[in-house]
Amino acid sequence: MHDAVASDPMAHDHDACIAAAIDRVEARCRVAGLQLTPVRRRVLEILLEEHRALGAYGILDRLRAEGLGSQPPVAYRALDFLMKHGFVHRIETLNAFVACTTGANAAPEDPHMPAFLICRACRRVIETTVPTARGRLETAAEGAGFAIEHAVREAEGVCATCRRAS
Amino acid sequence: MHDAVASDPMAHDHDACIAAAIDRVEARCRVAGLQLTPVRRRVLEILLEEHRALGAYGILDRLRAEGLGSQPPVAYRALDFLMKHGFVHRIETLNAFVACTTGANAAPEDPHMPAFLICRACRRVIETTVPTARGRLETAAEGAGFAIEHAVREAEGVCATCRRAS
DNA sequence: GCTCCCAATGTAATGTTATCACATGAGTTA
DNA sequence: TAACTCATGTGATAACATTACATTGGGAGC
Ligand SMILES: [Zn+2]
Ligand SMILES: [Zn+2]
Ligand SMILES: [Zn+2]
Ligand SMILES: [Zn+2]
Repeated sequence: MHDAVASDPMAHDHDACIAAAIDRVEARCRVAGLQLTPVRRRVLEILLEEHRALGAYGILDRLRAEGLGSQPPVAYRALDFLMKHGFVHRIETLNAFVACTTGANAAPEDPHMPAFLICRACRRVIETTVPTARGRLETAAEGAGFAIEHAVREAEGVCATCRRAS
Repeated sequence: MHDAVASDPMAHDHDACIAAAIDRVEARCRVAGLQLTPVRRRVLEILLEEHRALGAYGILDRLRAEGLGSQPPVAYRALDFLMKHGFVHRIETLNAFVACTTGANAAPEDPHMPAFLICRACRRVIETTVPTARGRLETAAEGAGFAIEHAVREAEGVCATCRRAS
């Protein structure tokens, strides 16, 4: 059961949140003809269960315990698939991975621009979506004649829950 | 000699650019009572010479060739020192390091907020400074009650020079 | 039926990046 | 001198990621 105080980000119905995310991904895969194989699906579930960043070897440990694979490529291949299609994001500052928590993977024609808030106290990762419109980074790039293809926005700090706790 | 076309970012007087950067750092160290030891100074010079991101082991190779150290901690300790004081930045998406190219390390009381434009063609890293004022990431964090302590902004793409070349 | 192809997986080995643990040496202070 | 701090030397190990090659299993076309 999920009995957390109202201010806790984990206070939501996490089982439903996981099920909904899986449903969205399954729908996307059906439409796009993608194969959500057992390993890929299980890796996604593991990340959804966490709501935090998990390293490839942490995921691999779980897969091993379940008899779903034992060598690094098993985890990395599944993660590559999930990232390629926007179901999972890589957190560069942690060398780790999180499940996409915005509903945006249901709307591939309007790709979202994720930004991540990483709590150094509870290691939870909050995904926020910033408008695709031009921000300061884009402005700076434009001024330099630089064509951005991919941008990384990650902030480390303390989340609301942990701030209240201290 | 530095004989590059006018549009090339390397067209500046690179020797002077390096000397000026070293001078700034030396001045900062004198004022703050920091020890710019031979290894630390050499690591900074190596990065300044490059004007691009270099991995810790790439730096270590150079140090080894010069008899300045052979084990990873030698490079990492020097980099830790240089980063701690803002003379060098870490590029998270490359697991690599660049010398700070803004004059901001001369003004520690007004810490700058660096953002990096990484060219995937020439691997050159352009450091730009974004205003410390609130941007979209800060706005999103504020809305979530999240206190940002450190933000990473890195964009991969193609620089002006490489775009013209293609 | 069949073969051919392709995507996914299994697995060993290796490569790359980063840290730990502990010993040594130089300079400073009590 | 003894105690302390800061920087360095060095071997070992941890953590993260990729390469290479063999194998499997399900269509597509015949
Ligand atoms: Zn949830
Ligand atoms: Zn937290
Ligand atoms: Zn220069
Ligand atoms: Zn370029």
